[in-house]
Amino acid sequence: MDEKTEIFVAEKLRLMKERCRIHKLSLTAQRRAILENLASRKDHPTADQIYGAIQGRVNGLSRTTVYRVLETFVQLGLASKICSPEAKSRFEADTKRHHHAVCNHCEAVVDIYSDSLDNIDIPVDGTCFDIHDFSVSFTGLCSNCRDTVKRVHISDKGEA
Amino acid sequence: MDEKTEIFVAEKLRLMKERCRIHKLSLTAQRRAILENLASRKDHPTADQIYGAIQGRVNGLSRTTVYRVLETFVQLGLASKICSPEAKSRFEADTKRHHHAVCNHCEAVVDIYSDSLDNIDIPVDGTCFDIHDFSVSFTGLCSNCRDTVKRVHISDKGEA
DNA sequence: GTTGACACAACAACCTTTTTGCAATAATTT
DNA sequence: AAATTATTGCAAAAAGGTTGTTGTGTCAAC
Repeated sequence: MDEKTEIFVAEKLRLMKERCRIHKLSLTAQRRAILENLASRKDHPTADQIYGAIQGRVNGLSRTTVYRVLETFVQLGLASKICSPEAKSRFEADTKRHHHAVCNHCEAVVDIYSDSLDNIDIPVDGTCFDIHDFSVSFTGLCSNCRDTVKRVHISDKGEA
Repeated sequence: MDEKTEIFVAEKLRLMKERCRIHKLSLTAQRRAILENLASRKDHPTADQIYGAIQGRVNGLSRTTVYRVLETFVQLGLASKICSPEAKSRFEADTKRHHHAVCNHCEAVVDIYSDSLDNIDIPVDGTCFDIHDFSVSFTGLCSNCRDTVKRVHISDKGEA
């Protein structure tokens, strides 16, 4: 783990303690371990992946707890669920506005940071949505898959 | 069903026949029924919701078939899976570029059409992604939920 | 039309992901 | 340190999605 990540994790843990105090939530070893794991990785893990990574290290940690704690973190604003077309939830500790590229073939997710994307115009149309945030999802092929995969169909953008 | 929708469904069916012919796929009653249902609704249904809607009308239609046919439609460019933070796949028949607003509370999804969003700058950064398409996901509260739900946390954008 | 090759759907069974109720346990408050 | 309260772990099951086999439907050549 590089220094930058260590600082990020430490700051996250500090924030967690603060949020837990405010909301009268206990500071448990499980919450600490789950947040620490999520914050220190650069991928966008599912609940199960986090469970797999730390189940040995925390005394008898259960899958149920991981699911529950991650949901709590999202409520507390300590983590986000990312938008993807997959049939499972992926999480990340970076709650600052940013964007993603998702590989259509291997489902890899890469973070994209861009000032111009952060400042797109939020439409004020007739949907009456109270918009809190947004994120741009790019889809395509990652560098690993782009060469090996032959595209199945030609893009239809512009048609009916 | 209004006239606009009827035209859209008819055009989709025509396109399906064309694509099926090209790819040597059979024109089955099930595929027709599933496409017809998907194209005629304005929500963003899951495979199970489509199954529930048409299982009585098509002779002994199975859930499995709905899952498989929807996947085929995505391959053929006749439908899209939408990006959402939910742990299930949602589909839509509109494959033209557009965007979505997702309610954090009830998970409702609303389409957003906007020229300026369609033409944002695609970042050409170091991720080496071969980008095919993109979509902006707005998150917040829909008009139904905005009044009834008290927000649990204050947005953290701009913090660590 | 009939026929035949091939693709497709139904069914059941199974896997994966996520949720729930409840007793036991750990964290905070006093 | 005891009381109070929140939280976890376990088992069970609900959602959501996938796979193999066998019989049926589709489509194109005659």
